[in-house]
Amino acid sequence: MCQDGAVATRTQRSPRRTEALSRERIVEAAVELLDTTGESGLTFRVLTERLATGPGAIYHHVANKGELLTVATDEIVAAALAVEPLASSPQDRIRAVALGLFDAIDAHPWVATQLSDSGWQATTPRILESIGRQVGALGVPEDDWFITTTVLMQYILGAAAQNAANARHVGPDANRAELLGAMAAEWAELDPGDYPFTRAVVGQMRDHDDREQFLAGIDLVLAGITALHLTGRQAAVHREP
Amino acid sequence: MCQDGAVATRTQRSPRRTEALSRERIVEAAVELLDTTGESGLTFRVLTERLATGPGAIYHHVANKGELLTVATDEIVAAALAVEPLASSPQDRIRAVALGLFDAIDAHPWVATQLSDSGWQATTPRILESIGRQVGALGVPEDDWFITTTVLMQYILGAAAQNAANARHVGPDANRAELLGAMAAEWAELDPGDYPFTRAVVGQMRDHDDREQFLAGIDLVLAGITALHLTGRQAAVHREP
DNA sequence: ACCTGAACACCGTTCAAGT
DNA sequence: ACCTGAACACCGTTCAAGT
Repeated sequence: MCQDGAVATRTQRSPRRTEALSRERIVEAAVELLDTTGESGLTFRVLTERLATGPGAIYHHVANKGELLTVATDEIVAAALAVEPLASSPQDRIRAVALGLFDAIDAHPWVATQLSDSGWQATTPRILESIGRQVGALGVPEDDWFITTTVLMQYILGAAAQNAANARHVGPDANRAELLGAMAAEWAELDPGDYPFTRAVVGQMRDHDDREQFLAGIDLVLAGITALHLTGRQAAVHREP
Repeated sequence: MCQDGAVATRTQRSPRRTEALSRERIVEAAVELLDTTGESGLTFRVLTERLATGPGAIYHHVANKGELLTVATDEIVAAALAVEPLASSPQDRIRAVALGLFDAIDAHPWVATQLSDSGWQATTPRILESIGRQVGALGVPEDDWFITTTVLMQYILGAAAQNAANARHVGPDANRAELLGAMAAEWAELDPGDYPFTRAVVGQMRDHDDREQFLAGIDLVLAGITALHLTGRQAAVHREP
């Protein structure tokens, strides 16, 4: 979908050897299956065959399919966040962390569904921590840490999920331009009376670049943080009484 | 739902029998099932029983389970967006639309998963259109319409999805304070060396109000829009070279 | 302790047959 | 055209039995 998803892949693949079954090997096989065949491709039957065992053996190391998915997701996210951003400004470090997550989810679209379904559980603290530190470094007052970081995280996951869904709908092989073209064609056929705005932005949607768009969104949120939490007063946006 | 209106014309012993099977009745039953028993509760077996037919009859009106979910989701979203916001400022109308979606997704948590998985397809244009009109009214230049509206939509769906996931994890009956308390307790047990930020915001997370938090996020994005797209210059946020 | 593999309950979907 | 319901292929999970 996006560019080269150069996310650290495991190199060593042990051939036929009857390496002892372990939690790690199971999760590794699950991730590989998810990446290559999608969410519906992860099956205890296939997993069993891949690992040359029976289902009972897998259940001896993992509680159930849900835990397997949770652990697999956590592993991907942890790897994506493990890269310490070197940029000098907190803003740029936030951009780096955000992009790292975006690319990881783009490379492993099934992670998006899993993260969306987990709420505040599981891997959420990892993400919160990584972004939150930069929010602190930004100079946001401590009382605003939680809202600020949460908004960033929710935008990142929302945008990444949407992007991943697009990628999932066409499969890893398909052409990006074709996909956008097909969608643009659909939008162009919407009733002009009901969808004037959508039709007006068809061109922008057809031509947009996912990563660029995502970064523009991050910049927008950062600008909002600056306006609302880094100046002395509650500027810019005001509500009706 | 309950057809209590027509009485004397026909003596019906069996509860709801008779009424002709239709796409509408099927979708209606599916929504009810999803709302009361969750995503895993929607089954062709149960649906079949509820509607007093065989599976074949349902497949005569609906292509498959996926279509059923898509249509059900579209119905909920359409209903949520049907309420025309009366607020006088575009900002307040955006808040109204956003809150309408948030509440709808909160009431029907399964909608979140469905929307996250749909990408730019299906009901996306509805949401884009509704928010986009207000973005236009805001005075955002046409070239920025797509990014601006997209960011708003992605934040809304991301936040609503996270909220829905939390709700889903405890069930409709459970106590909200208990849930947050339990999560706060979990966070408080994280390694202080690895999670200093997360531990620092435990209190804020325990005490936060979901809707208030969501609206604060909308305000933050609106402030970003104001800063980046409603002033003459590219202010506030600047990148490193 | 770790693994095997048949078996169980359940799922979405199909289809020949009825009206 | 619309519906019936048995049947099919497949799923996650269990468990008595083996080593």
